[in-house]
Amino acid sequence: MRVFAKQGFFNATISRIAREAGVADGTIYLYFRNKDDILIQFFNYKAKQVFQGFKREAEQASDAIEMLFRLIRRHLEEFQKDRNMAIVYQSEFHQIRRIAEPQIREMYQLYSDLIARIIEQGQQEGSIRQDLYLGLVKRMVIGTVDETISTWLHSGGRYDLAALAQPLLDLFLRGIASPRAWQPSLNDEPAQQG
Amino acid sequence: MRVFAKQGFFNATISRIAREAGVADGTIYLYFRNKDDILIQFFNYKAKQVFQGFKREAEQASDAIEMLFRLIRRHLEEFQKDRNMAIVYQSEFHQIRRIAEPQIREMYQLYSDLIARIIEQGQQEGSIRQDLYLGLVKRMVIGTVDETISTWLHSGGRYDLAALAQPLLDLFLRGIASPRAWQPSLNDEPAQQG
Amino acid sequence: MRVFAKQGFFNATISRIAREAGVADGTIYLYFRNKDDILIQFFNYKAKQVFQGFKREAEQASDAIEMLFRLIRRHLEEFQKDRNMAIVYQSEFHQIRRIAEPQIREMYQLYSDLIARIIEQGQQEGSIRQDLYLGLVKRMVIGTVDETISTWLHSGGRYDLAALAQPLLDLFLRGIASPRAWQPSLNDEPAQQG
Amino acid sequence: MRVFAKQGFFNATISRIAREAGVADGTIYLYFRNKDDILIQFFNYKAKQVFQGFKREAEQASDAIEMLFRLIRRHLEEFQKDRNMAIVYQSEFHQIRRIAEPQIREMYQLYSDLIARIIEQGQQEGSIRQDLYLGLVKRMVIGTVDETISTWLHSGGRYDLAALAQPLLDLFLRGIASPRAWQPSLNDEPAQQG
DNA sequence: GATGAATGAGGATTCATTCAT
DNA sequence: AATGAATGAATCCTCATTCAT
Repeated sequence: MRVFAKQGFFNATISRIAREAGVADGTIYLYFRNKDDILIQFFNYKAKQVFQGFKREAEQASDAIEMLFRLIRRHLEEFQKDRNMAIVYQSEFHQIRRIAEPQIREMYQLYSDLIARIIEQGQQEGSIRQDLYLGLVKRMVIGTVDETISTWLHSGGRYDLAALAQPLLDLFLRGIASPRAWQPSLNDEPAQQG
Repeated sequence: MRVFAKQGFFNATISRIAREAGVADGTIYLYFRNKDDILIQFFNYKAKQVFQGFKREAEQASDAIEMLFRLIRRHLEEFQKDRNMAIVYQSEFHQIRRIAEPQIREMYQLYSDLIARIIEQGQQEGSIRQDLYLGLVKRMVIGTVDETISTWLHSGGRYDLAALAQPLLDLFLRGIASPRAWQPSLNDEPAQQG
Repeated sequence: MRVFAKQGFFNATISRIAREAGVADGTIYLYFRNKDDILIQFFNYKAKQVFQGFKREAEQASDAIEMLFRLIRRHLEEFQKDRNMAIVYQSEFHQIRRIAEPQIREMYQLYSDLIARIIEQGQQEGSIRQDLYLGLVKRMVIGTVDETISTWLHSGGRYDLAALAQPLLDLFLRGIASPRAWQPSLNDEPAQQG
Repeated sequence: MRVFAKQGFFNATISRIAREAGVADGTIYLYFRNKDDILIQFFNYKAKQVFQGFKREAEQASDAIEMLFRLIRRHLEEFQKDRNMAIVYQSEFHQIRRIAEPQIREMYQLYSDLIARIIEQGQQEGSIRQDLYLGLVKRMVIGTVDETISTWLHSGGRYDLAALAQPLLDLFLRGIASPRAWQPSLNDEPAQQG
């Protein structure tokens, strides 16, 4: 992962990976079928584990809002903890889809379902509003967290990423509009556009 | 772009690109310094143009909320219009950063500044709340729109992407919390962040 | 073929073949799909041509015995003319079967059918005896000629191979037994063995 | 030999051979110097033994014709009995020459000398005609038997190979020509060769 | 004696790039 | 300006062989 993070999947050579691992080139092939398989196994073990950790973390919360908070915080924490994983995950994600499609799909589903369940629970608890397009909420949470991690990585990872969980949650919950001015009038306004 | 979209940057060969363009391999090198330069020029011309279009679109609006709406809608529209660009942009973005870093950075800056100006104007107009971490708002908008495009691409692009602009805007403005239950009690929690 | 003849198919490297051909390694792949394909194309063009020459040669004869003679002589002549082909053909034949099975099978069939037709014609003409197991006759002709070529190759190819056509024909026609002593009595003799 | 027979010498791996033998890869090197040595030892022991068996078999006969018959029959029997040996011997023979040249040469000599002695004895006994090119007779016997085994192997070995000894012997002795028609007129043609 | 993990040299193949036409 | 045949560096991967256990 260190090599993939530094060079990117395609620019990384088996020789380089082997050297970094302190073994001979051929040794790599005792543990991985081929170059692709290094990514596939990474996603099958390490990354899947991380994503299952998200689920366990969320389930410790007592209400939906706290679940969402814990999910976001844990996500940021884990990626902050392992920068190489973060880089590979962020930078190679779409490339990886071509290679490790089933693994990626499974992880994405896991995450996506988790958000869906949290939102639905929040709606039952009355803390989350009913008139939501669930798919868009998922995309907002996933996209925003991803972008937050990306920005952090490109900044060189110098600030505390996990500390952004709280303000992100606030943003998701309250949105950006002024409570007085916009909340009520918005109901009819969008009808004019499009 | 068609070839990059279909095969990915690294798997695309100059031969394939030349064949798709109906010219000889060598001809490519009369217009591009090398393979990387194809991407660089793409971002320098086509993509930059698209992003400048976002700016012009936003500036036609009379208030910040409408500006944000127009930005999002135009973004979705443009990517819906040119799927190849969308795929290259979404799938190769992080890979491309290694190759066309300055071009990407410039475009990103353009977009980022546009959002910043919209938010600040909204705050002056009183439509956007004051207690926002501007950087996070940017990440939310960019990340969510990106993720929305990605999801659309992976679905095969069968539904109307631009139609999501309105519900996305609503989500950004109002957030996901129930107005009664959460708005007040959350006020003191995130007040610490700037 | 020169390289295959000298080193054998498996020990021959593309680099060596390219150097011998006076081109770069990559150039080989402009004309051959892969290493195997070099053999396959050789058999598809050059060798098939040679074998079809056998057929034309045989057809010029007026009777079966002369046909057989011409076939054998032409076979020896062609292999004598192109030692590299001879070596590759003799040494790599069985290896080649694994690679170019259809091509080999076709050529073998061609040759085999030719002998069959000659023998049958000879039987009609009365010059070849009727009580023959046709399959064995084919194997005798093919095997003996092959072995004759092999021996010639291993001797360094110093004597005139084609000159052996006449004595070989004699051997095939008359056998090795003394005419007086054995011809008649053999009919019942073999019954005792086995 | 089982592995060599199935995969060919060059495609066979030490790992595969070791697995088939039920030992570890390294163990192979306690008994064989290297991969080539497996072939060399095979020819030095097993194959040499088989060929010496031919000699003993032939020596049990009372006259030259029977000796020849026994040689051929034993040859076919042994190769029928051990298909793996047959395949390795037939398919890898020419490849093997590069590796186990001295061993092959020795065996070939053994066989060749045996035929020579049989023929010479037959000539003294009066059963074999005098005007023969001994070298060609050897090539005929060896080549034909080889080709017969090859054909049998490629047919899948479904018929009784050893049963072909008798018709082969008949073919060698009497040739293919009709006794009346050809025997006399041919007499003067090949008379020039020794 | 047996093991099998580790080695690393070697080779097939790809493909960005060049350049004579 | 356009071509496309030729190039050869670069890289993945295999597998015979070694050697510490």
